[in-house]
Amino acid sequence: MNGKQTGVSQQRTQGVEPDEPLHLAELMARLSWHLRRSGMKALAPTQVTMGQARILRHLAHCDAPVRMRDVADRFEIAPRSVTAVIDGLEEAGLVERVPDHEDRRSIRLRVTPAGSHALHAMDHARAEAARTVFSPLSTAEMQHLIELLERVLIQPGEKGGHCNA
Amino acid sequence: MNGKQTGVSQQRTQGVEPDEPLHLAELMARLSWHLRRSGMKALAPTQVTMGQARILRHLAHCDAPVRMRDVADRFEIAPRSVTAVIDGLEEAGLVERVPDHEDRRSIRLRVTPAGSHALHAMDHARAEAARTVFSPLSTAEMQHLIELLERVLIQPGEKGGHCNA
DNA sequence: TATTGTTATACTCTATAACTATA
DNA sequence: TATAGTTATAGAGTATAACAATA
Repeated sequence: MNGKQTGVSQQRTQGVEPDEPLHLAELMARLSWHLRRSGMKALAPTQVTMGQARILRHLAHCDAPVRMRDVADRFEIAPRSVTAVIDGLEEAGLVERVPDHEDRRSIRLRVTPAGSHALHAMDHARAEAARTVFSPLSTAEMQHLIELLERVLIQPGEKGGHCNA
Repeated sequence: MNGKQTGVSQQRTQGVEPDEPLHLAELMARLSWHLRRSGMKALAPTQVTMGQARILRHLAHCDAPVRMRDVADRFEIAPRSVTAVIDGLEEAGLVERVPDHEDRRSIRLRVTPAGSHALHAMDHARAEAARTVFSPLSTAEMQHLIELLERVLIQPGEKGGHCNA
C-alpha cells in the first residue's frame, strides 16, 4: 500500500502503481470466489462437492482407470486428500476402487455409469452458472481471456494429461 | 435423458465448443489456486493467513474504523466468519476493536501501526509472488486481463467501497 | 529402503442456529 | 421486533505424521 486512499469509494485504484500483478491476484481471487459460489449452488442438488466434481471430471477425462497417486500428482494435493475425496465419490456410487494387478500397492479409480451421468448433469449446471457470470463478455472476449489464462497456466509444470504415470 | 450422447470417455480436451464459460471457470479455479498457493507461501513468515490479509487490506484501505457488519457485507460472508478473522488479527495485534459511540451494539475496527506495517510487508511479498505467476504476460496484456476481469466483476453487486454503511 | 494408500489429527474458511445487548 | 456481534457447532478442503502392505 503506497498511498493511503482517502476516498470512501474504491474506484478500482487502477494503474496508479506498477502493481498490476497484485491487483490481478486480487481480481482473480474475487472472481474465482464468485465462480465457486455459483458452482456450489449449481452442484447443491447433486450431493457432490466442487472438489469431488473436479476429480470426477479428471477421472472421466482419463479413459483408463487412474491411480490415486497420479490424481494427487495431477492436482498437487496430498495423497491423504485424494483418499478423502474418493471416499465421498465412492459412497455416492460415482467411482469405484479397482485393484491394480501390475502393482498391488496401488488402487485404480473407475468412473461408474452413474458417475458419468452425474458428471454430465453437473457440467451442464455449472456451465449455466458460469455463463451467467461471464455474460458481460462477448464470445471473442471470452476466448481472449481463455488465451491469456492459458498462457499464464501453461508454465509451472502443467503436465497436460497426467492420466497415467 | 439428455440429448448429449457420449460414452464413458470423452476426449474433448481442447475447448472448441460453445462451452467457453465452463472452460473459463476451470481455468480461473486453477489459476487462482496457484495464486493462493504462492500467496500463502509468501505470507507464511508473517503468521497471517490469506483471509486475514484480505480483510486487513480492506480495513487499511478504508481510512475510518469500519463496522464488522460492513465487513461481512463487503465480502459477502457471515458475521460469524468476520468474528473469527478479526479474533486472529486482534490476537496478532494488527487490528483493534473500538467502541462505536453512535450505536453501542456495533464494533468498529481500527488497523494498528503494527497492522499497517505488516500489511505493507505482506503486500510486498504477495506482489512478488504474483509477479512470478503472471510473468508470461506483458504489461499491456496484464492490463487487458485486468480490464476483462473488472468488466466481469463489476456486475453482481460489487458495491464499490463499502467502507461505511 | 522406497512407495502406495490409509488412519489419525489439525488448521483455514465458511455456514447456520441460538443467544446477548442493544436499538 | 429487528439488528450487531458472539458462542457453539459443522462441513469442505487441505496438510503432516505414523503406519501397513508391497515393491
